[in-house]
Amino acid sequence: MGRPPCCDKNGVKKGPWTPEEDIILVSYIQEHGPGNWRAVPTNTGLLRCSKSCRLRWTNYLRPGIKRGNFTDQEEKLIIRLQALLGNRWAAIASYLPERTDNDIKNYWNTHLKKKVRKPETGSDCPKSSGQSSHRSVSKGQWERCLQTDINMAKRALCEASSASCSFGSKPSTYASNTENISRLLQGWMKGSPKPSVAPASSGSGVAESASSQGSVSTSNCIMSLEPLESVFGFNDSTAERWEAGAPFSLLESWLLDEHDGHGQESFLDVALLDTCELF
DNA sequence: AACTACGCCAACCGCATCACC
DNA sequence: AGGTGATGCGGTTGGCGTAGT
Repeated sequence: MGRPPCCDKNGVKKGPWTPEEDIILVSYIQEHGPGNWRAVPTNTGLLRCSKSCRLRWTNYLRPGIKRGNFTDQEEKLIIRLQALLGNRWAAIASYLPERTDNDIKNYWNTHLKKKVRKPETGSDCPKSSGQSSHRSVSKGQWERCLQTDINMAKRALCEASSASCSFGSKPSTYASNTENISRLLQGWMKGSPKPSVAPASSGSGVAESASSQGSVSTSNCIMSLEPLESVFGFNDSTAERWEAGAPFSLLESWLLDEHDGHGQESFLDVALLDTCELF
């Protein structure tokens, strides 16, 4: 018995979001906060299903998202987390508050999967090391570890992103985000009237476009300029807090460790077992 | 210059899980 | 406790851009 679709397919727009739609969505969320996605299309008049709105917000419009240009450290972190957690992209993304699960998933599938497979000369491969470590732990134990790990990640995320994600208490975050989008759109409108995909596929998208100047008003809000750092709720100080206050010291130190994958297998085993013992 | 193949990424789909009644 | 709706998550796809021929 199939569940009814989240929206009737008739009259629901699909495909790339237009800047206008982005403005409407951001304005609405700025006013009401995220959540109750079901109500978003009806209240905004957007011809999108609730799911599409949520996805657009979480993967693109949400404040604090960094796009493109994964750093070496992020890369290593993803590789190790993937070895540890498997394809649990949401869990992995919770260790990288500036990245979305979709982004990480795409990056893994297009870049890292090959990269990891390439030096498949033996135990150095993080993937295989992860699998071997899985074998060394009983299934139940592994499941517990995983659950524990996800919980830790969630806590870390809360710690890390409290500045950028506490929507109710920090409306300025919304404003910043809207400014960001508006600048993007302004640039987009001033420039060549490209198809709607342009801002979304322009590499760093929102972040890059944030450098354009000026202010713009939307249907229900006026935006002004701010330095880039304040545009995103997530900045260096947040990162510092994350590093300083994260509650998963051993696992974290392993994940963020700079050494280049040597001795990963043993370390992973230790990390896994210790994590289990800790909680 | 035209065509083809491939890579990348935003967005969609469907199942799983959560939350509320 | 069970049913139902809302949301989360991971896999997959479609379309655009670009490199190669």
